[in-house]
Amino acid sequence: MTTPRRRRPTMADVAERAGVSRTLVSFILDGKPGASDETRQRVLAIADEIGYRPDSAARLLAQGRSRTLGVMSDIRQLFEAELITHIYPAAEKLGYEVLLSANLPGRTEPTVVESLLSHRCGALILLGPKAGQDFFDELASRVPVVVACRRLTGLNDEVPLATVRTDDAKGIRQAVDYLVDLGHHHIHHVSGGTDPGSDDRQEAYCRAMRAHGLAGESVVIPGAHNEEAGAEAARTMLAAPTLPTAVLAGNDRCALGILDVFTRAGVDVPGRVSLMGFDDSRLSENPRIDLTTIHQDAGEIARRSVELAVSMLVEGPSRATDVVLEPQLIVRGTTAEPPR
Amino acid sequence: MTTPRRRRPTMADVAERAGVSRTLVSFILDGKPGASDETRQRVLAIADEIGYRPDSAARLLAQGRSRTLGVMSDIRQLFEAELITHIYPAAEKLGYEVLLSANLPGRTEPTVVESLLSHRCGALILLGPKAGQDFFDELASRVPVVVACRRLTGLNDEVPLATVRTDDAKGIRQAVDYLVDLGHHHIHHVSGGTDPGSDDRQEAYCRAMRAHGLAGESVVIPGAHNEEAGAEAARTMLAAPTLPTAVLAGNDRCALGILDVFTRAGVDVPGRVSLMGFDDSRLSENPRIDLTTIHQDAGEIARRSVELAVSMLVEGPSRATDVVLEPQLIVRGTTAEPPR
DNA sequence: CTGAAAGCGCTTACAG
DNA sequence: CTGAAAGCGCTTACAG
Repeated sequence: MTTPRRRRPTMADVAERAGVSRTLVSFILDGKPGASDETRQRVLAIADEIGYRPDSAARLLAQGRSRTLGVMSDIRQLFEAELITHIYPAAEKLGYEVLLSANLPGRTEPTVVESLLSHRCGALILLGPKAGQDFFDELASRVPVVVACRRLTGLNDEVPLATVRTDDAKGIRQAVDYLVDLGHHHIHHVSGGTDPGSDDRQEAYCRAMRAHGLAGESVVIPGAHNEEAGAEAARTMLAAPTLPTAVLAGNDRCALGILDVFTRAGVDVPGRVSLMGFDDSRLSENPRIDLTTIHQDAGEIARRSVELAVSMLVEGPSRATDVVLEPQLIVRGTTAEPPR
Repeated sequence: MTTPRRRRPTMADVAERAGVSRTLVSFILDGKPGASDETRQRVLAIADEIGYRPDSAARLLAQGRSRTLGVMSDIRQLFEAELITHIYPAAEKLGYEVLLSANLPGRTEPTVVESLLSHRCGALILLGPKAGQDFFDELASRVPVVVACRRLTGLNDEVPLATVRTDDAKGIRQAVDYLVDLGHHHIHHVSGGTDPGSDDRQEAYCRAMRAHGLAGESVVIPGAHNEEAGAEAARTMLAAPTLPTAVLAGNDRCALGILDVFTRAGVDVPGRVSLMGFDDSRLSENPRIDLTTIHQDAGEIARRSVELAVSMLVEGPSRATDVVLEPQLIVRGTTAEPPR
């Protein structure tokens, strides 16, 4: 159907023009030894001249497994976009390509994964996946998998499945400790529902409250890691007889939604209610937002994920690894002592 | 090097188990006619049973040009992430796959494009590219190209190059008209530098100021479409003897940076200075930000881009098309009458 | 230092 | 309704 375009040059074209075999061209382009310097120069010049570009599809097919890392991400999450910016250079440094595919409403995780796999990605990095444990086990039996920003329980030495994440529990513990230090007792938590890290954060919240003798004050409001869910949770809180003095949101975006509704409703933050997020995404530091939050190290998460993916790809399974990174409390303007 | 993993099933495996030829399996999997219903059922069942998945790399190689759309995006731009969420369903509807690759600092547009092309994308959609005109001409001679969110001058019928964009000039004109109506004369523009749409926006700003007899008041401060550039521009303005009464930023992110610095410096927005953005990205409507801005229709831009890409891919060149969408003024809380 | 040949997994005329 | 065969562009032992 396509109008025949100027056919793109192949290795065979280069070989013919240079009067050498395709094999040799392949070697030269690959930087392998086995050609005289003179031949090398000539072949390179010709390749350049006729505009030769390697064909990844053919290369992948011929090589079997590939030097390509497949990355699944919900690109609307600022924090994941940030991770990706760090994944590219880390992969390139190790000589790997990156293929991106987005999981979005209407594009489920299995769909994304199959797409990546069908393009022969040699290993997968999944950013904040929501699938069930079984999904990862099954997947890792087919290809090495690194799960970022989520804790998994089924890690073992049989299967190339690893995780890289921030210590969510510790981060939440820091947050609660900080709020309690300020004098807060009525601290509510808006959970992230099925979103990455939510379980740990919620559990850590309950445990921390208990540790402070505030078990009776624990209130978890179901939510998700986006603005709409935060807004909804804020409405729920506003409808209740009394407001808490502090709210610990599932993540920054959720906190933004809460801030939205509270602000519109005339609830002073932090005068009346203190608010905290989680992630420390780009917007948190804008002084109009100025959100107190827990910082995650995107660069480190990205680098470790890439390194693990490559190492499993090269060395095969038996690597059960759970990389846990330190969170960091970032105090900004949405938190203060409780009123009066 | 890779530890031999359970080899993934191929078409040949399916054919063998089913006792038919690979050709027939290919036909059946493709939904083409040419197999009895009974055979079809059996083959499908076997494929499913042994977990057969098509190999895109092999398919692409065999088919020549592909049913894959390559999308280049700076995923850190919220607005582009939004575009992508609409590109997937639009492509799927037409039976096309999408491959994503990110242009980022350290990963230039030519790099991204070559990567996409080497994976045999049949057409390219470039979101807000910054490259020079020549780059697109040369590229379009190799593959159909749709440029989104940027105006190009060199469109002709010879080469499959098309653009889809919002009428930037009109949007800026709306913004200036609105500010002038409010009573503003001292309106500064923070330009987007080399970022997409910047030239048109800047020129439209100058023209609109002139149309209102305010040519003498025109001030353009160089910037870019991100928070840092906005912050820098705000500092420049603060250092000048007098502040304008209104600022028209190159886009929303730039406006956020300006808001940041102004707020920290105690400049009341909109009491002392009115501020406008461009894009209407997700954060603009947060009441802490509450940014008056110009709305772009992400869904429509995405759909039109996909349709154009596919139509050029199928029908070949000769389609010089420039789709121009309507902008929309969104009045929120960062604009008001000038002080006193 | 160099080349002939097989193969990666699929598609697609062509021929029954 | 079904199959044998060539080919997509590359890599990679193997053999000089």
